[in-house]
Amino acid sequence: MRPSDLPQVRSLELFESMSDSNFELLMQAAYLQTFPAQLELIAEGDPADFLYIVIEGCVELFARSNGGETTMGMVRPVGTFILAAVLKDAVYLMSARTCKRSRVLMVPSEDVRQLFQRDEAFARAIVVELASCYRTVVKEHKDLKLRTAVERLANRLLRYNLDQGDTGSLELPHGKRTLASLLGMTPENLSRAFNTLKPYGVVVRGNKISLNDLEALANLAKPNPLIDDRTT
Amino acid sequence: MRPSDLPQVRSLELFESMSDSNFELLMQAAYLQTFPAQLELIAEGDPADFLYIVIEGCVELFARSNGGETTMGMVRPVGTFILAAVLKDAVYLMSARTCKRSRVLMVPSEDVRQLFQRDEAFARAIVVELASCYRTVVKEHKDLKLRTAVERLANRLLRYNLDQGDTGSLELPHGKRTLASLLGMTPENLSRAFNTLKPYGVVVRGNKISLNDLEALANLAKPNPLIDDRTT
DNA sequence: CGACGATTTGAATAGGATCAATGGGAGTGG
DNA sequence: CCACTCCCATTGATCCTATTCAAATCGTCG
Repeated sequence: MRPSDLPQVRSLELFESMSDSNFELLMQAAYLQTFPAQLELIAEGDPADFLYIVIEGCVELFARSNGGETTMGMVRPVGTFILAAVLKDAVYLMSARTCKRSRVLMVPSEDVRQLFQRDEAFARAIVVELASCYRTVVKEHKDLKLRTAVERLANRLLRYNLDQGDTGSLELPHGKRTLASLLGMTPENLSRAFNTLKPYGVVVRGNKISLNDLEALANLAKPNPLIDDRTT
Repeated sequence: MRPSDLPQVRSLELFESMSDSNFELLMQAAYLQTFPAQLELIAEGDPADFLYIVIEGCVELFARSNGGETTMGMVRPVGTFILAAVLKDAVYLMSARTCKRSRVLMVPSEDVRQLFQRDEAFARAIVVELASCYRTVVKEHKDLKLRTAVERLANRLLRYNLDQGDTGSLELPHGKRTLASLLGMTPENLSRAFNTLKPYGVVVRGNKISLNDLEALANLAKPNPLIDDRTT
């Protein structure tokens, strides 16, 4: 465990209010590992042995059923995943793989649960974190059920644009293949959706996107804070 | 607040481990009301003023965007809804309406949050409840992204069958209109999906369904515990 | 330069949605 | 008790969206 990573982890809302001694206890039990790209860290159905924290790189959460596979979310530094499974001492509902070479902190779930029992502040922080996770999935579910593929893409572009400083030009944070799966469509359909958005000022060059008519795009997308806001 | 309802509420996992005095405090601040059918209790976007607990009847959670509307879930006695919004002191992400005449307990969210700060056992119970809610939505999201409409219906029927004693005959717990919306399809499409399932032994008479070839149906549905199980 | 993977494009198909019309109870009022 | 009405569900026809399969193109990396 490299000491220089601790402040980052410590500053996570999840660990912020925890006592120093308890935090150190947790970190001493944890493993920091570096994984190559495209390595499957966990598979859905496995018992939740660890809580994962992405320190560096990027991790894709995905799910399989029958032949299919779909991306459920992306975790970037510094973020945790599969907290709920750890707390319930249940099996993972999602699989996870690295998108690129990544450093990941693995905290044995037994330790997380013990500390959850002993550290009141930690328990409360977990509530806040879980509530946020829950609301995020609800928003994604609404997005999928209430919008067409083109609308989902348009809103996603608007969101990336805001995340990246509202300059009207943005960079896709993941490959188009992944983006398509995240938005619940095929890569071919994503490509066509981009074409559909061309009249609305959306220009694509690789993973760089220019939004040249934000008004028109927003008019089509009809962004809804109760779906698109990641803050509330 | 009718005293005869208290044991039910008390026995909710959420309140079970709470001290008697704190539970009474919470209940004294609460309102028990009876609402007629089809009454909108809350609208998404409203500040979360109350935590709701369904004592009797049935409540539909739904969401709107643009012209559309979709059912997000059904809450039956005794169950709570919109806990996450209350804890985060945020706006509701979902609207709620009664399906039929219902008795609903409304706990001021300020009281819930205060008790959450003061009562450690309550805070822990909330974690478990939230983790369950989270996993439920994740499963629904997987269901929607990884399965066709017919598969979703088939699996839903198998689930209802198990819920109702695995007798091979079941009753739809909600109207077909609602079921369709819950499954993410139109009523017309649901009707056609039932027809598609006829060769698999699915016989529909009103809201009574017979599953006469469970093996064939399961073979088509390919149920997956990581999607369909409500217990884990 | 060549090879590979990712993206795009095209054509055909399938899955769902929409619109319109019909059928079928449940409840109401005569 | 029956006729009427209304709402829900079903059916049919059509349209639109999205998937699939196939092929071409682009870009990157060795």
